[in-house]
Amino acid sequence: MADETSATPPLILEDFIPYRLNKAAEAISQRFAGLYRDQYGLTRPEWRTLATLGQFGTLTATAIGTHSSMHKTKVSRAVFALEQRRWLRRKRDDIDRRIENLELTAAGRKAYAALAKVAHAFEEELLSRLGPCGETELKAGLAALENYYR
Amino acid sequence: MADETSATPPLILEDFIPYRLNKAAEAISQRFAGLYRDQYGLTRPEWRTLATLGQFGTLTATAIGTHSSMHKTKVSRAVFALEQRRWLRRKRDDIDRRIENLELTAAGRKAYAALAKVAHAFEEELLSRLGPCGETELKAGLAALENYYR
DNA sequence: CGAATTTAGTTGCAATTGTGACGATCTATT
DNA sequence: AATAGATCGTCACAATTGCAACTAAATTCG
Repeated sequence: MADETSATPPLILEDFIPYRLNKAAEAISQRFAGLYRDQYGLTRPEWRTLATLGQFGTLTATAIGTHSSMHKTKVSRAVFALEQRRWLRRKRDDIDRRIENLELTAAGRKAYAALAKVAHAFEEELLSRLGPCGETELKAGLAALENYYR
Repeated sequence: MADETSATPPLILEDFIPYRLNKAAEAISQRFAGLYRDQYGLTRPEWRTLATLGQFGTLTATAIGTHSSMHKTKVSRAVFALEQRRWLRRKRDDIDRRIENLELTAAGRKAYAALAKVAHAFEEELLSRLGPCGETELKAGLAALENYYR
């Protein structure tokens, strides 16, 4: 072997799975974020908090963080912002008074319903563009990944 | 219809493609980032810059940003950091003197080679855990996505 | 040519995010 | 019951990021 350095396998970023995954996720997220940002002025942590609460009804801040993998200060700030909008209410737990039980107000539920619709439409559009085959593959691939890192 | 609000389809985050994609990408990225962070103290923008330069040889800062979708200030700072380490050199272009041609030093190429090896190993491990079927599905799914947003 | 526009890269500043410490409360152990 | 340790949420502060203005240089066009 004449030249050692040229023998090292180069890394082709376009083929590297973590890179591709990141870029795809980022691209899709940006598009979707545009919708809730433009229509409702929501940040990403706020949207996630809203969506998590909308799905589960009543949760603590910690539970929201655990479920949506957000740092607790992020959740704390998102909760504050949503509270300012009167989209959620806090209620101190009577039994464990460290805990706040968070739930959406009527206005919050209304916004959530509208955004859930937007989200579903977005996903449907995405999947339809992938075609039935792409959809199956993507879902299977994601499932395989989830199985890996969980 | 008795109750209008309950008729809105709830959004199940665990099934929502953008959410799943994001979580998967984040999880994989974190793992991989641990490797170059712990072993080399590299940040993510630094790693991306190193990898892009390692792959393409000589590039301008703008080209790195375009290729790796990083904001130009991010690239600027990453280039500065890598320069401090003596992992890359700048050369003013003789024809267009606004431009800096960036290239890795010997030390930079050495680090790149080592990290490329780590990256390949990481990817191989990941794919082997997915199994041949998961690998095919994931790659097909990613390809479908890339085809969508490009 | 020479003024206006565009491009490359940096820097200051503002917004966002993460870290660590904190007060309050609960639980476990003795 | 009392002390020690864990947990919940917040806040001050530090690091990271993004935006906008800037310098320097090239290009366009009258």
